[in-house]
Amino acid sequence: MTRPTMQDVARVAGVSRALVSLVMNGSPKVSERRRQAVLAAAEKLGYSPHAMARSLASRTSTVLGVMVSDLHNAFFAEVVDGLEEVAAAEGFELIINTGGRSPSREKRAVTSLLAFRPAGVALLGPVVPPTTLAAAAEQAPVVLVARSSRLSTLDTVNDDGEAGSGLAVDHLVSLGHSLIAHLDGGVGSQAPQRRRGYVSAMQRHGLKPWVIPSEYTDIAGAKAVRQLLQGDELPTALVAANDFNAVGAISALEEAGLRVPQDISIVGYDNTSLAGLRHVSLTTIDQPRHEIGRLAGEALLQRVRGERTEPVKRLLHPSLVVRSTTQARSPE
Amino acid sequence: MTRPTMQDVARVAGVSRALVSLVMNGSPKVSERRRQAVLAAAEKLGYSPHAMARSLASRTSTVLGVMVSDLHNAFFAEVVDGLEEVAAAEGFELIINTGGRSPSREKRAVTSLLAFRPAGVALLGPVVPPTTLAAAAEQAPVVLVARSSRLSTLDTVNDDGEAGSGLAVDHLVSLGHSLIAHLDGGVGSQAPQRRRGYVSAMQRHGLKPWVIPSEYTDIAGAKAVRQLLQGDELPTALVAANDFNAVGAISALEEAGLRVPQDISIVGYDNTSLAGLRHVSLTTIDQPRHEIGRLAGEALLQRVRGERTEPVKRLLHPSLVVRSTTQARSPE
DNA sequence: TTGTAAGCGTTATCAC
DNA sequence: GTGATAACGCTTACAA
Repeated sequence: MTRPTMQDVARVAGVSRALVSLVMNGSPKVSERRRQAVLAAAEKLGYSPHAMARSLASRTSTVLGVMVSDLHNAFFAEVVDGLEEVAAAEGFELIINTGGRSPSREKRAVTSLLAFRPAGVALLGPVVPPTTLAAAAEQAPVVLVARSSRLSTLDTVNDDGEAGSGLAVDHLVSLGHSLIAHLDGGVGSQAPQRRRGYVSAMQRHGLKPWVIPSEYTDIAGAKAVRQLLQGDELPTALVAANDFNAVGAISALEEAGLRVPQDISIVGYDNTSLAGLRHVSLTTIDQPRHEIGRLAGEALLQRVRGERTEPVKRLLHPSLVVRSTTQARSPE
Repeated sequence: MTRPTMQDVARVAGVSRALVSLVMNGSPKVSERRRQAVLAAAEKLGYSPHAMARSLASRTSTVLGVMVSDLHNAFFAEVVDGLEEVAAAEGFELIINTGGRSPSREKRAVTSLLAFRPAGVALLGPVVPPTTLAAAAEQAPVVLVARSSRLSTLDTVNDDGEAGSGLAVDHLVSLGHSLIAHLDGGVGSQAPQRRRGYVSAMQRHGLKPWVIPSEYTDIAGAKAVRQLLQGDELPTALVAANDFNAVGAISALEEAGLRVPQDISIVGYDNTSLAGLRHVSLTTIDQPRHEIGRLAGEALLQRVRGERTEPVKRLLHPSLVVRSTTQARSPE
């Protein structure tokens, strides 16, 4: 399965290799006759340019490497959409790699991405240590998504998790709630920001924070609620760690005979496709995923083109999506 | 940002380029002293081999290209897991590309994957026309997942959608149902197979098929059910097009005051993470996604290594996952 | 407008 | 063991 090369095309078209190269790159200074001959020969042979040889010879790359820490997470898929949009508009293409949520595999993924000598690299939700990030940034322009870093050699684009939790609390307070608990995401990424945002919003409203340990899964959400139900007091509203956590919490509440939102209101986080299902219809916090991808792509390309060396740290504003799991606190 | 080359490493280590190459490839015939010197120099310079130059010079590739038609679909993420598993075990690495569910973008994605001259290519859920598939198969070994083709130049690995729907029908029949309708997936991939499987299973049981047009979304599922509720007669069980469709159907039923599964049983298809949520707990058909990925990887590597030229067309057996949306038909 | 020739960063084949 | 040297498929001055 040895594929035709420029040499073959040149021979068939009766021209030199260089001319074939010019045609393939759409140079204007090629006679129409030759151009047609070359194109015909290429077509006949099923020739298509060898990307690696091209980039090797030209010392440039039109490839942007993307490391996705978890392909199962639809969040990243939308970020990739945004990235791809700006990449395509600027003539770049994406190659994606995955880290499988393990630091060692992820490090390998980044190395192998770098081995292609891409013009730049976007790391989506990386879990590798800062030193690995710093090392990568020495090899190519790097932008981080869903991971913050104070390194001045790379850019970051993140959702403002503190602001997001704040929105959730504000919404619930405006509905008359004051006993508002937070299901904490534990070690999940962005969980600390979300907790901080919750705590400070509660304090801002003069309310007492109530943090319940949990995780980013529906199982954990259900478990946390069941424990909560053992206690003396029940909150009237819950700010869940994320959408999955919220859904788990809801099912545990319903099992216990409580109704959402009549007895208790719940706000999720992430606005995953799950939240939008009519069966779920979860009030939640939306991250501008597509926008995050676009901004990450733009930041990366600025560095790639050498237009900027100063780091850019973007924090995007999330927004509240009101659906059916929150309502005004019923009078006692 | 011009990165160090073998030449640089050789200079620093005080050896020739060739020796550096030997060290980088773990050749046994290098003295320990030199090896250490080279490794130290490489480390110091932050050198890492240039994948493209390497593959160009060696005329071999350790890259497997993967085109994922829809990154948002978690189904493919699990297939990729399986692929990655066998690829890693055999010393290959994956580069992923995405087609964004559009034939033209997908075709471009395949072309750009092929431009890297990968050892082989896996196309996950491609929507391009057969001629494009045939063309790709001329350029490199190709395996198709979630797409069938009779082309003898490529392998395919698919879920047996007919068998899957059959399982759903059998399950419902065993629960005493006989008025079983099918929400058809329309133009969705695999939808025809699922419909055929439903129809033939019904006939096998001596029951009358009842196909209701729908789509692979929760909105469509809800809509189909609402129309169904206008009619004179109601089925006692539903075989949905897929899980999303099933969830939409359930919410429409509940809106109408019907209970699932007391009044009507529902079986989904795909066993997405959604189905497993306790809040949903959907009885559904599971595809061996990971296994599909592994088998696709194995088939591809067999071709890559030239061990086989005969096409392999795999059809994998799905399985029934019983949860809470089906129950025995209540006596009239 | 077209051709020649010198790389690009590797690996591979030989000599030494 | 180690080091030249010729590919690999392409781009890109520079000549013609």
